[in-house]
Amino acid sequence: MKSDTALKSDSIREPQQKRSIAKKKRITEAGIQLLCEKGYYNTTTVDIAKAAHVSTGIVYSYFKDKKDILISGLDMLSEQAVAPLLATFQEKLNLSDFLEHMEDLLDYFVDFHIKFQSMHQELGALALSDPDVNAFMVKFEKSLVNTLPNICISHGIDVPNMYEKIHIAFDMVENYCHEVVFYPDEAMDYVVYKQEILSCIHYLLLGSEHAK
Amino acid sequence: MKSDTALKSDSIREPQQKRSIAKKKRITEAGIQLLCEKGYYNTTTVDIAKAAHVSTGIVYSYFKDKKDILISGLDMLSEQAVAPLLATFQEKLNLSDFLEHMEDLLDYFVDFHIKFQSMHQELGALALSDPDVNAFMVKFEKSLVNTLPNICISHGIDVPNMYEKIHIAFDMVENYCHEVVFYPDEAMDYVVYKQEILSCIHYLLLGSEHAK
Amino acid sequence: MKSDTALKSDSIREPQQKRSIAKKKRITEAGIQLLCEKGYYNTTTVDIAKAAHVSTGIVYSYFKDKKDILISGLDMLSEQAVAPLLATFQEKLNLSDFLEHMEDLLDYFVDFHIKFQSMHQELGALALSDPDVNAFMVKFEKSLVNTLPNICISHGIDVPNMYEKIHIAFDMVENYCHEVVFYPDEAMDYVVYKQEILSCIHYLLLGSEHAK
Amino acid sequence: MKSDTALKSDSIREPQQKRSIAKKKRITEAGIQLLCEKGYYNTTTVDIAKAAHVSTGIVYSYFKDKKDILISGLDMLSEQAVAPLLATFQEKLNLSDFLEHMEDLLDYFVDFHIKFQSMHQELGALALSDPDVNAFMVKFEKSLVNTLPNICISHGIDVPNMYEKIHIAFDMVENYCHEVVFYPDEAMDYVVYKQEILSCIHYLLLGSEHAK
DNA sequence: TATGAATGAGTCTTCATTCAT
DNA sequence: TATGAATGAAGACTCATTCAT
Repeated sequence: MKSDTALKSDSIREPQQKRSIAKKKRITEAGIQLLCEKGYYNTTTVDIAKAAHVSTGIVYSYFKDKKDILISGLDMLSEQAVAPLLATFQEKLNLSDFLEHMEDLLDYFVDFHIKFQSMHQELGALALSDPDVNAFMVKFEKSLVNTLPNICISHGIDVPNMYEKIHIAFDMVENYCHEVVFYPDEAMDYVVYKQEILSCIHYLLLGSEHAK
Repeated sequence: MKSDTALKSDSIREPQQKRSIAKKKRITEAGIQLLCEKGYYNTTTVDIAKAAHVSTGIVYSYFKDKKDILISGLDMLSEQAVAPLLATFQEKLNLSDFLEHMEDLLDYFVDFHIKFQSMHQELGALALSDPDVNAFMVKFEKSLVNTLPNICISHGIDVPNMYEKIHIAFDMVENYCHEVVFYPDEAMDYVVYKQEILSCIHYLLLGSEHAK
Repeated sequence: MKSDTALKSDSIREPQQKRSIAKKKRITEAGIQLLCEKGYYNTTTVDIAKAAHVSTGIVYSYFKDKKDILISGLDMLSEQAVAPLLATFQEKLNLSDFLEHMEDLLDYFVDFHIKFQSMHQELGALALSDPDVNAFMVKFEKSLVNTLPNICISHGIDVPNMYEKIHIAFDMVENYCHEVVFYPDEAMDYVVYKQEILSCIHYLLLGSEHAK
Repeated sequence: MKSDTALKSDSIREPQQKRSIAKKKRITEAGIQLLCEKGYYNTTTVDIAKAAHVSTGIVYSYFKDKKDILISGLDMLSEQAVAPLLATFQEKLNLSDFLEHMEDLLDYFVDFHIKFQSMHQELGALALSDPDVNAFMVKFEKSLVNTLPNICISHGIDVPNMYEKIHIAFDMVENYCHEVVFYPDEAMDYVVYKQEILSCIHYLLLGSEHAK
């Protein structure tokens, strides 16, 4: 996980053939799944190769190293998941039934988190020690947080400090998912928890006068 | 070749002498610092021993294994930081100048996070795969989140769903610290960000009618 | 940091290919030879790998751990040596020239012991502290001592307390080999020693009236 | 356990003071007991020091190294046990009630073996890889096996090849003890086993015409 | 291209021995 | 003398990466 800025070796093939593309995709998918499930350091490259039904050797034809699988997988996940998320958000958001659809989005997010599992956490640590992972994280967060304000605006929501508020709302949703998925707390009433979050987001984006 | 499952903890010395205590503390401090800075898997026991200016062997007189250093370090950090935090909170919180002191607390929290650095993240991942780390996390979170409502109540703050609200507020503060310390974002106005968070917490704990 | 107790035996390859089998055999042979020559605790896995002209890593593809090499080696030795021993015994034993063939068997046994060398002893100690080694020893001893009475009976030798007598005879042979191989004693006349043992076995199995 | 022929360092004290002698004895006793119980490689010097209620450091004032404790312990055991054994043998042995007293001696031997336990086995291996241990073994065996013929002769037992016969008888007794103590075998009738051994010894030392 | 066996540096951990007090 | 904390070399085992086939 040492940071090297070496250019991708020539021997890493950017697959052109259909079959090759499919294989790279298969490795990426199997890889990111394992990585997310068991964490970076508890997953071996042999595990990944096995899960993808390929040889260990071939993995290194498509990926520079283990970390490269991670980055590719994260890219894939963000494309697969973030784009539709934003589309859903775009489609459903409007002032009249804000809360209702925000609740749908919360549920959507929870599903998203279940996929990440342990990786989700480790990513933060990885990001600190590895510039590539960090770069991904920054890019990912930005792409989400930058898009959301525009969507809101395009739906007539317009409050000061939108960028900061979206950030806060986004983190709140993140935490909600996180709590639900990873640390279920029997002392917590999750229905209430969700309502309070929605109320808070409402307060942030629509102002207290609209808050119920 | 041993077939016995005898606990090795017999040989772990719980230091009684002043010098021993100091040494265990020195190892713990050096250890947790490295662990926090570089992450669990990027820190070797040799690193820790070197940082503490001791031999590798002596580390294993005071700690069962590498993980034990982590847990001890976390315990130390939480004692060093959480108790004073709660004291500060207890002392400063009151209705009249709620926002002002909450702001102090935010700043206090930021300092706290700087200490944790990357460990803070990895901990989450570790907690998923390791019962001991998980146990620590649960204990730690509980001790904080359970204490805060009582402090609030003792200061006259009394709203429904206190537990859930405190949780939300706490996470919000966490995220704030995290953003500030780990992912400084030049597009973000941190003064505004902080004010919005305080406003949100105000809304949660005092209701919208008090919100400015 | 793993907390799972998943068997690692998944990753131990039971070689199917000819080359792999040959390699496992090579490691086993090199391993058991070193183990026998220098003893379990004086032989490192690196020694074994070097002697087998392989890397340390590959050893752990074929064997679970160091002990597994020992057990495999012992199995190999016992297959290589015990089966033919019994066959020889079966074939040669008959009343008319009992002593003559018993003498052949003694010599055969001596060769067998030369292979074991120091391991032969340490095995006893290992058996006390390790259930796997103990299991092997018990199995091995039993297989020999249980078979011999049947062979004797099938050759017309039938005396009371056969099981106990065989045991005594067997141990006597063991000791003879042991003395000859490991503790040559210049005060001892080995021709006489051998004759006395044969006479004793004769006495045990055929009764004193046949003893010359 | 490497074989070095270095002269005992000057710093090894040959204790002259009464207290020192007692301390060396205490270490030797505690040491050999542990060594016998758990085996050489499963006993640490710290274990020994603890069992003797002394510091680890002081051990190295009295003993050159770990092996030295073993040798000293073995010397002590052989003095403590072999001398009285021979005395008993000397006293009891006579033609008239040969079998009866030989049985006593067998029982005496069994007790002796219980003390040794696992060490007894490991010793053989140690002897192969270490000249000092080997020297002890040779000396020990010789002292026994050389003395016994003389005792026998002095009791009127006089047969050809006495030395070899004693050897065989001695080993037989050894094996008997060993079987009884370490590998109790439920298929074996130990009363019969003992009788057969006695009969065999009788045959060896007195000739078949006396055998019952 | 593909395979998966092979490599070997790197990790945690132990323990005989030493040495500051 | 005595202590027991400290040392550090050495060993078992892992796994990202390479390479012969």
